[in-house]
Amino acid sequence: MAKSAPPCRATGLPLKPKPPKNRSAGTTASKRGVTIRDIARLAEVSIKTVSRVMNGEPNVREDTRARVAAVMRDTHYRPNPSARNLARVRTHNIALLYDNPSASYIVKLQQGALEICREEGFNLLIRPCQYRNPSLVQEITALVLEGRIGGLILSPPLTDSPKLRATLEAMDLDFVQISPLPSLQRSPHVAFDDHRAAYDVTSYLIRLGHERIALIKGHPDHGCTESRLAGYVAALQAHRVTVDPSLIAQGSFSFESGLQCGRLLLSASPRPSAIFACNDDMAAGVLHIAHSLGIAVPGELSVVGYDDTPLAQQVWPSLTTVRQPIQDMARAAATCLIGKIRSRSHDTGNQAIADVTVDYTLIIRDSTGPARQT
Amino acid sequence: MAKSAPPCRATGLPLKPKPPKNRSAGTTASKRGVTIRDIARLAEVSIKTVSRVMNGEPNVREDTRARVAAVMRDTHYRPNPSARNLARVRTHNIALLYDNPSASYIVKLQQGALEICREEGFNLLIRPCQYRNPSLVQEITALVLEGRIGGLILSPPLTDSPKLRATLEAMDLDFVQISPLPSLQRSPHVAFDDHRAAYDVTSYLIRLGHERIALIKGHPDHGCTESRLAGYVAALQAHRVTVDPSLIAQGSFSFESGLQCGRLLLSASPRPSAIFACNDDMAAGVLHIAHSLGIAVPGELSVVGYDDTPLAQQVWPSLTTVRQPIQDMARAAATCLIGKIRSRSHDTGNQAIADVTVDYTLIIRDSTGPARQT
DNA sequence: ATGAAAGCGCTAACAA
DNA sequence: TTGTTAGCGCTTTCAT
Repeated sequence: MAKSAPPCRATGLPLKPKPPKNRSAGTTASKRGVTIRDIARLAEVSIKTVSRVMNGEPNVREDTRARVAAVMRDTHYRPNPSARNLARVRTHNIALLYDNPSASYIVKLQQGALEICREEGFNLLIRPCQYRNPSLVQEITALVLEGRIGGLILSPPLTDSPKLRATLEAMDLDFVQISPLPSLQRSPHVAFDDHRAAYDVTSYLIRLGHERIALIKGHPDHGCTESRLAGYVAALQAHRVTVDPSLIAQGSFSFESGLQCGRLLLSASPRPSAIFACNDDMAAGVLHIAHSLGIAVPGELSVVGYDDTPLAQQVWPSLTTVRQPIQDMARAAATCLIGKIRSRSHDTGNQAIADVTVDYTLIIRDSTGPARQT
Repeated sequence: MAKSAPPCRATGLPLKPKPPKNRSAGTTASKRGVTIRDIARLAEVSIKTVSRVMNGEPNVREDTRARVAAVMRDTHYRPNPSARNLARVRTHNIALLYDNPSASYIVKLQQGALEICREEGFNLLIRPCQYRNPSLVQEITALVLEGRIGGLILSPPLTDSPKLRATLEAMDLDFVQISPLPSLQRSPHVAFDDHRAAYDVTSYLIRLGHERIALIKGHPDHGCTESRLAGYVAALQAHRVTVDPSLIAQGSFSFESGLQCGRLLLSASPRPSAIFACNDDMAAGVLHIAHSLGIAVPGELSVVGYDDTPLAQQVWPSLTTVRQPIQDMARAAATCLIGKIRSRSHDTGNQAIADVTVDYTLIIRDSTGPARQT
């Protein structure tokens, strides 16, 4: 409870040359926690040396380092993040930006990033956004200027906004993108080869004997929509199957849009024997419609989704789908971003900061089967 | 670029009495953003007055306040959160703790809390936990001691750990709980009346003519599991329907457990004509099994879920279910918590800090229908 | 109603 | 290799 003596002020001169700073009295701190000064005192070094040990900086004798580390461990010392952020040029906060309707996608993204942040001592700010929001760029700018953010992880479709990317680059802010296999860009990215995945899905359906294979495209804001379409078309052409535009529907990644596109496609005559929906929600919509129309899956209609969300297993029949290792991608993105930030602070400026491309898996379940012979 | 002259040290006395602080040179700050000092200079007041305005403290003349506010607006001033947290006794960080398998639940929780935090200028830390983890309490303690957290939002089932609650109370830390209608507890909570909801669901099924109504319970760690069971039993008794223990299965909120319990219940003879699963995932499992057994829903079997996740609409047929306003609950919890924290700092200590109980909605969809006459 | 000065706990730029 | 000293931008305490 005892507070320090009232500070003196007066004519402008300090009255008492040194009002003895009486914090961290005696034992280890009581309420507010252990501070760097406590560690310094206990380890009999200066606070700067403690700081060096904390940050893994060079120029500390091994035994000194060990001693300090031991004290830190014993006292359960935890550096105060606010103090570090305040003192540092670049904070150790990174933000994860997303605009995605899929809760499971978001949560996986968060988990991956969170794991790395925890390991590396960074804070993660989550930030739902709206791609279409005209003030998006401004909001992000504000966020950064607020001094809270040392780097950004961009997830689709935000990665597809050239304006946003340009702004971030202009601000000299580190960021990494989680994106479809990219055209050449300056910031690092974790990429996923949507083209190849869509190609493989389509080829798989062709191998099952399907020829009338419909596609429900994703939301036009998303770059992956183009890639998947291209993969689909490429596969058809490679196998000399005619590309029929009436078999291509424009979805928006929502269950509702799957319902609508499904209804549309299944009312055609002859109707498609397989439908490849660009995510699981839309595929579930197709399944829903097929049930209500009494169309047997996979007997009369094969359905494929994309993402391998929990939903894919939960609908009936379970969906054949493409699994993206979203959590790994987020992990890679976070690692990469933190590496970039660190390398700015000369830290241990070694981190390999390279682009990453991850692999997918085609998960085959009950919703696909051989084409019925005509 | 110009940095201040090298600091002097020496015999212990400052050589230069006052090396002129040359920050915020001339115009508004360039890179690191506008600081409180810029505002003070521009508004021709002291930084303390600016601080008063920022924090809505009293004792500022209206015109002064207006002038300062105007400058803040014009300069797009954003106070640095790290600096505030460092200087403050209690930080403006709050953490949202959860251990929940449902992504959509998590995301709704986050959104609600995030909205309020943004409005109120708080930061939200998200924190996935594991209820069963023996070091849970220790982890949370560390989080708090790290000096990062001014308060906590606890969501189920973490609310059901007396040890955790006790620890938090002992630490004198503000927290609010999102929980089933609670036994009397000391910390405030946002409650949901699971008992009544389960009662109403069961009554609804009875009204449809069902008599053999099975229940798939939730995870035993969750307090709501008990409440829902009690509501179910109460409704049966109120309507003079026999409570048959063989119709009560122990699930765990997972789709898998729904599958298993569903298989079990549907293999009984005579089998139940309705199954009330304590969440949508398990209900989806029941649907899945029913399909594969060729049991028509709702013709031969009615199914009810709980939570109204997106899944409830996406399966076929769509699930009758109970909607909890999770996002509102999170909003209420955050508001309440922030009120508590504020009231400590004498701020504008008025906030009504009351418990809240929210209402649910029974959403009737295609998965339920009248009992088939025997 | 307003302001001056002392920190909050840490990093950064030097000096030794 | 280690230590000293200024701040980072804000809140707080006390004086006016």
